Formats: sequence, structure tokens, C-alpha cells
Amino acid sequence: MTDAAPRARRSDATRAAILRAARERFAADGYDRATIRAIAADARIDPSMVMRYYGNKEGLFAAAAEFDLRLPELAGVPTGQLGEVLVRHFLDRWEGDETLAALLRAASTNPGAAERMRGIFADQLGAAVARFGTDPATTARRAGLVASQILGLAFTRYIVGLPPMVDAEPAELVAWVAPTLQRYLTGPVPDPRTP
Amino acid sequence: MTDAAPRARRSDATRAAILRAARERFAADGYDRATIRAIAADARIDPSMVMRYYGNKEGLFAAAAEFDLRLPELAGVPTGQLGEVLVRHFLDRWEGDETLAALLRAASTNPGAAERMRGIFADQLGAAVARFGTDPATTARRAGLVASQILGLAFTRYIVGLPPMVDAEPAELVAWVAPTLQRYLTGPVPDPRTP
DNA sequence: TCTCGATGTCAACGCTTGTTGGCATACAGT
DNA sequence: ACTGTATGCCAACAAGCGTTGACATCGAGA
Repeated sequence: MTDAAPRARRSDATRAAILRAARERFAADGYDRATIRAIAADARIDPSMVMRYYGNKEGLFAAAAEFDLRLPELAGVPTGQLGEVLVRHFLDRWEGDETLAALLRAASTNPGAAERMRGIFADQLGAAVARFGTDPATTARRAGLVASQILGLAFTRYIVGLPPMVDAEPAELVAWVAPTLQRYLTGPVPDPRTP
Repeated sequence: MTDAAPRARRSDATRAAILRAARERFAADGYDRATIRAIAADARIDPSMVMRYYGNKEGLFAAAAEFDLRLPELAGVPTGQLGEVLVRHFLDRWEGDETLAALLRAASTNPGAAERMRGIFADQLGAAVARFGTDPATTARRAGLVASQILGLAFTRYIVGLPPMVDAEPAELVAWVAPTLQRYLTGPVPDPRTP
């Protein structure tokens, strides 16, 4: 099932340029507004090349939004620092790679992108949370809550650009948000009073 | 500067139908994918009517995304229950009115919508937080953090549809998230260690 | 050197979009 | 009853989109 031809192709540079431009455009404009023509112009090639190499716009997005959270091995982290390690990791990951911003923007309107986002945060984050060992019955919910705070942080800071969230130093955000994730991960399950 | 003609027009029903259809479409599809033609079809009128009454697509969105958070008066809430009251209020508000979903979807790709979202959460939420009385120097940041968790909750539950967040009962979410908002609002300012 | 596939360019297609102007009809004020 | 305005529909426009196919050019293997 793996690629049969790992041989280097002469067009690899072009493919990479397309992918880089695609990530930039998708991150800046979202799925619909990022046009193939604009991406091709950024990559200084003809729009038809995009079609040849990636089939269609969906295929291009799928290739551009391939993403690995690269979550650290949580099993090795002191239990009390889980929250801090996680926020810091996500902030770093987010600043350095616009793929996640592209995915986030696109997931709002494109069902396929939303599906992929669900996969990433359910599989990768869920697995990481499960591996460090909480009650299996609650891991999914705990991972979901962590995702909600992480994605909310990203959404307000990188997408909407809420001034107080944009201005904040990363260290400040870590200090504020780490205890939240810490409680979502290791805190006791609260009892939902239903008045 | 107010409307000079508060007299009821014969076309008010049409205007309302357009607005209702617009909110639905914008909420479901986002700004770009929600076409004027589709909105007009839902409202069972001609696309040109939309233009006549709202000028252009941006004007229509501006009218459809007019939104008041209707935040309760936080000054009257026991300090210890601020978080709980806020989460519950937002969940209610969100389920009952798709305007916020429309705004959230659109804010990801449309600069005008993002601007409006900034306004709503900076002005309305910021003012409410300020009015219940914390240190003025930190209110903006506290409001921003609250917005990050609230919007993250909405994004994962209503937009992306993360299974553990969609399945959760509202009471359960309140129980989990309330302490977070409580700390963002009334907790001490943490010191950002910068190693 | 010849050949053939890979790479790239060009022009065009069919379609959808927001937007516009003209024309019919219905209603309100006189 | 008449007139002017508000309301509504229809047809069309220009622009932009994703996508396609034909044609040039390059580069490696025989």
C-alpha cells in the first residue's frame, strides 16, 4: 500500500512550491477564498500543474493539510506539569507551522477539513491522553475539553485576533491556561447538578 | 442618526424572511458558500430583492449578524457562581439562536465578520467583566481568556463537531468549564516563569 | 542520435457568483 | 377613479472559478 516509487522526481521542487503556497493561502484565506489560480501564481507556475499533481482542489488541500501534532510522550512528563507542557507545545507548534491555521480556518466551512480536524484531535490527542493513563471511561471527554481550550486559544489569538489574546506573551498564556488543561486532564470528574 | 421612518412597511415580512434564511445559510455554510441565490430561494423571493433591501452581500451579512450577547448583570451574581452563570448562559444563548454560529463560521474567513466578533467580545463581554469589578488593569486579559474558552467550546461543539463535546450534556459541560471561567475571572494573576 | 515520457505553457470550456436594469403588478393617497 | 410609489419577477451582464485538452520543450535511456 506504500508508494511504489520513492525515486526522486525532477518536479519535486515544483510540488513543494505548490504545497508551500497552498498552505499560506489556505491559512490566510480559508478554503473557498484561496483560489488555485492565486496559489499557482504564488508558486510561479501554471494553474494546470496543480491539477496534474494533486488532481483537484480537494486533493491539494488534503495534501497541504497533512498534519502531525507531534505531541510529546506524556507518559514521561511529571503528572503535575502535564498542562504546562501541553500549552507550551501547542503554542510553539502553532507559531512555527501555518498548517494548523489553514486547517482551522478551513474546518469552519469545509466538511472535509472539519472531518480531518476531528480525526487529528480525536486520534492524536485522544491517544496521547489515553497513553499517560487516566480512567479510560473519561479520557475521550478529557481530551475533548483540552481540545476546546486549545482551539479556543488558537481561534481567538490567530484567527479572530482578539486584542488581549494577541498582545499576550506566550509565557503569560501558558501561566493562565496550564492549570485549566491540568484540571481537565487529571482533575476529579465534577458532578453535574441538574436543578 | 436614527431611522426617520419607523412606519411599518408592507415588505417587512419579506425582509424578515430574507433575514431568517440568511442567518440559517450563513450559520450552516459560512460567508462564501452561502450564496444570495440560495438565501433568496429559501425565502421564496427573487435574488434581486435581497440587493434592493440590503444593498449587497456584505450589507445582508451585517444585518443578519447583528447580535447582542444579552449577558446577565454580573454585578448581581454571587462572586462564587460567576463561572457557572456564564457558561450556562452561553450554552443557552448558543442553542437558541444560530446568529452566533453564523458569526463564528464567517469570522474564520471574512475580515468584516472577524472585526464584528472582536467588537462583540471586546465590548460586550469586556464591559460585563469590567462592571462586576476586578482590577481594571487585568479585565481585558481576563475577558479574553473567558472568550477563548467559550469560543473554543462553541467551535468544538457546534462547528467542528468533536464527538466527546457534541455528546456531552449541557450540565456536564457547565460542571467542567465553570471552574475555568471562575478562575479566569476572579483567580489571582499567575506569574509567568520564563525559563 | 533518436525516442518517449515527464514537465510546463496556453487558451478555452462550462458553470456559478454578485449585481443590475427593465418591466409588470399591487397598493395607498388624493 | 387616478396616480405615483412600493413591491416583485425576469433576463442578462461581467467576472471569477475549477477544470480540461492540445501543444511546446526538456532530459534521460537506448
